[in-house]
Amino acid sequence: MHVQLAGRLARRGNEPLGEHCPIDVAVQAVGTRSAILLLREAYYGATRFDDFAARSGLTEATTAGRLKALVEQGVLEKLPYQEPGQRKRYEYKLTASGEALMPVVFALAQWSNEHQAAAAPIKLSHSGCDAPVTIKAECSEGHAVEMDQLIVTS
Amino acid sequence: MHVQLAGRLARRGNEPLGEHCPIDVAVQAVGTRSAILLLREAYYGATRFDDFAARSGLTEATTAGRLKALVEQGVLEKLPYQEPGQRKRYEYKLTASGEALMPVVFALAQWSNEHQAAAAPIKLSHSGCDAPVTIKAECSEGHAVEMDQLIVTS
DNA sequence: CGGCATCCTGTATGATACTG
DNA sequence: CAGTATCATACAGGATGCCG
Repeated sequence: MHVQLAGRLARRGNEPLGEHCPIDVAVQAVGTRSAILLLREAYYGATRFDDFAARSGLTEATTAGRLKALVEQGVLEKLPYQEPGQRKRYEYKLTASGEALMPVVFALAQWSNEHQAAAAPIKLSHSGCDAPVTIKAECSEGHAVEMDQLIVTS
Repeated sequence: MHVQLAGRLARRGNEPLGEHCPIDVAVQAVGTRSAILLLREAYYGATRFDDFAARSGLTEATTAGRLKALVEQGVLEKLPYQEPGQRKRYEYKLTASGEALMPVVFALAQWSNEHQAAAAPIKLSHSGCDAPVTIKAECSEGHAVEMDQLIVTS
């Protein structure tokens, strides 16, 4: 397949892309509200069960089930740790796979910021220079890639 | 709120962010498999009902319901058009809001490409220079922003 | 503190058939 | 071509309570 988005080349044929399409795979893996909200809290610094549950606003049952699923998928790691003189606890830490979902989550935020009146916008900025941050498509030559310049090949 | 991701500053307090969090708003608006798959097909060039249904693999009923919802949300526009000598048809076109979701959809693809074995990777490239394209966080000064350099303020 | 079990509701989606 | 109608299934998620 070879498609230029919003460009001259459109997809040909009407076969469904099927279950191996990476977009579909990702949606089926982490496309639930609970997964996204728990990832949000992981980015915001949560590592313990009770923090995940309280900050996400999900019930404990939902939190428990989704955290377990995210661990099984390799998005989070469950690690026992013990502070000196304290009892044993567990922490959930982002794996490289979980960190790689960051653009997804903040691209959702960016979209609501600009296109959903119901949202209370958040601001993203760069700790190095304080400049505002956006999630965008960019090529390895450093060009910002707009939709009509993006070519998809499979 | 002021949070530096994976950095020193973590979120304080355990209040749930609530329903106005832009991430939550976006998930509730377009966080279904059918919405994402139909957006995928819109980016790939679909404009007509039957194309959306056949290429997404969704049933006609699901396609009809989700297209209607996306139109009501302002993500797609339903426009009547008539080619000379042909009968009246309808086309679904992406609005600015729908185009703004592109980074979300391709960030999902990018994640599966790299972290989900079940996915058949797709390649993104820039029509201008053929260089590979990624979805990433970048500040207005042109710096790529890694997770530990991203500050969130609300 | 960090969960799991149970029950219940709403909704997303599929399958199938039918209509203008 | 562009849907609608009906039926059935699966799962997400809330509410509540229990447990080590």
